[in-house]
Amino acid sequence: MNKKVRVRFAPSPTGGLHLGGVRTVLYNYLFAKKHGGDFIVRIEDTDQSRYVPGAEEYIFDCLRWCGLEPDESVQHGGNFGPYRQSERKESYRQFAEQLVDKGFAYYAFDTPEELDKMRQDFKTEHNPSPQYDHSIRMKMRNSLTLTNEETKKLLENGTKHVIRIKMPEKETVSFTDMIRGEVNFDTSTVDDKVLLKADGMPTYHLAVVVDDYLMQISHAFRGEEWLPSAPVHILLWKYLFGIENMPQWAHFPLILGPNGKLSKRDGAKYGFPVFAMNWSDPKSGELTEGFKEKGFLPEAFINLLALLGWNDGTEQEIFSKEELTEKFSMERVHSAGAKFDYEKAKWFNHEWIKRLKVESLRLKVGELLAQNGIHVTNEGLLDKIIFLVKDRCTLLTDFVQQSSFFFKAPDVLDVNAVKPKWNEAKQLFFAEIIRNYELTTDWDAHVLENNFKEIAAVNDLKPGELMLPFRIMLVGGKFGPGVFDIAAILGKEETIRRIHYAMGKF
RNA sequence: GGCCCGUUCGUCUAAGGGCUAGGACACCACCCUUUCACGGUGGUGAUACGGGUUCGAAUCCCGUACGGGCUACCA
Repeated sequence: MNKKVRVRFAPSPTGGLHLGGVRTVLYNYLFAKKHGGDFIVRIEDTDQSRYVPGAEEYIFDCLRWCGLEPDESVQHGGNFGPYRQSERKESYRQFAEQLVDKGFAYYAFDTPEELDKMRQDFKTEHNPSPQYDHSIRMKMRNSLTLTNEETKKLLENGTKHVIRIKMPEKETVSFTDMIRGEVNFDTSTVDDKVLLKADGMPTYHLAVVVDDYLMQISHAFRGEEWLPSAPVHILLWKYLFGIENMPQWAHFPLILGPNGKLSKRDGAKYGFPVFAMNWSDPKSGELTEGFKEKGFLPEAFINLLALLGWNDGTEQEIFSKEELTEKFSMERVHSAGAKFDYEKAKWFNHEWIKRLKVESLRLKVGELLAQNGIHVTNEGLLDKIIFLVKDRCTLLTDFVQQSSFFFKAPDVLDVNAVKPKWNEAKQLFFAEIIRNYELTTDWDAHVLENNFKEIAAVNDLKPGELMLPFRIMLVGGKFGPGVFDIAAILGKEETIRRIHYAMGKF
């Protein structure tokens, strides 16, 4: 009988949610949903010094925006709580002590200064960063080197101490990664990781294993940066809960920036966002722009992240969340890291804007215009405009430039585009256009275009030379949909008013 | 330094021993378009290197190089 699929995403509330983080959530979510399982979000907040207020709420905001809502979490409830590790503090100590009793771990009383000294003393050219491992541990102050009485006394006196795992000296541990296949480690090269810190909090190593067990996690997926600590976790499973109960693992490749590692910091440096949504650091007050605010659709954001390290083997590139859920498979996730390409990311967004129906864009475009001081009350009009301009919008924010002029006469006209070729004949032509349009009763794009061209022909002028000035008059610059479509939407009065105003400027 | 992971056009990738290594982004050219786009057609461009195994290797094996990650009482 198969265990129910239960996967978890375990962010630490220390800052914004970056690309790699969102992709990890996504793959976890897709895997869970594909197999009819649960998607759990657990907060890894055991390092209180790095806890950033607001980060937790921010993470859930991002998940909500992406449409990746958990089945269980701090915010969503569930039967395996608490979902915040700091609130589970008490349960970890007993497991750590259980390990000490069985001889798989030990108490260590070394002070930070002593650890520093050890790292200095044992540092050599061939070993620049000595580890607290089998070759060193017998030279340190811990329950392996002290007598039982000494240890007992120190503990009774409340001496600051940690619990470290005692890595076997010569053992090969291996597991089968769902993406990479069999991976082997030699325990002699792994150090005696701290499991329980001096403040009583567990480290990630202990917490992840205990919580995955208690929360009945069936599959555990995380970034490749965790691969080196896998042997510690494997041993903990073996010692504590039985290796046969260990979840199936997969380690995702890293998402790289233009120059290697994609760092959370200085997102502005790359010229593109690295966070899902705007993140303002409460300590520094620094604001880092997010994909949402940059003008990305969640549909596109998810789509582009999914394809960064996975594909279904066909040439399809545009997938809805439903399609991804149906087609996703861990076996088709790559093992190599992927460099993030912002140009391609924008292409995904453009494709989604083109594909999405006007109704799906209406709300977002309306909000965006409102933020720019344009409050649209006529929904039918907004729909018409969105339909007309959406093909030329790569980011949602492009809608502002592409549609503002429908509601507000341009503040500045690109007169330089017109002035050099402006002359008396053109002046007279537009004067006649005004008279003609004033008498037009059927205010329709085709009618306006026909009249425009007829008058041009009568005056022996090329329509092409007149359409650019006309565009500048209505729009202000060299952009936007067809001029006559614009005039049709603007209406008679406004169109004539803008021609009139602009003629005085050329 | 040690350990682990990786390596196909500039970028994301397809091809799991067998046709001229396919697609997408970007770039270039042309068509469409009297703006900018959309769209259409075509083009430039890759199996890191060296050895094996094989009739045959991008694909399997070994080595080298290069890249990345880890090497905290951070996750």
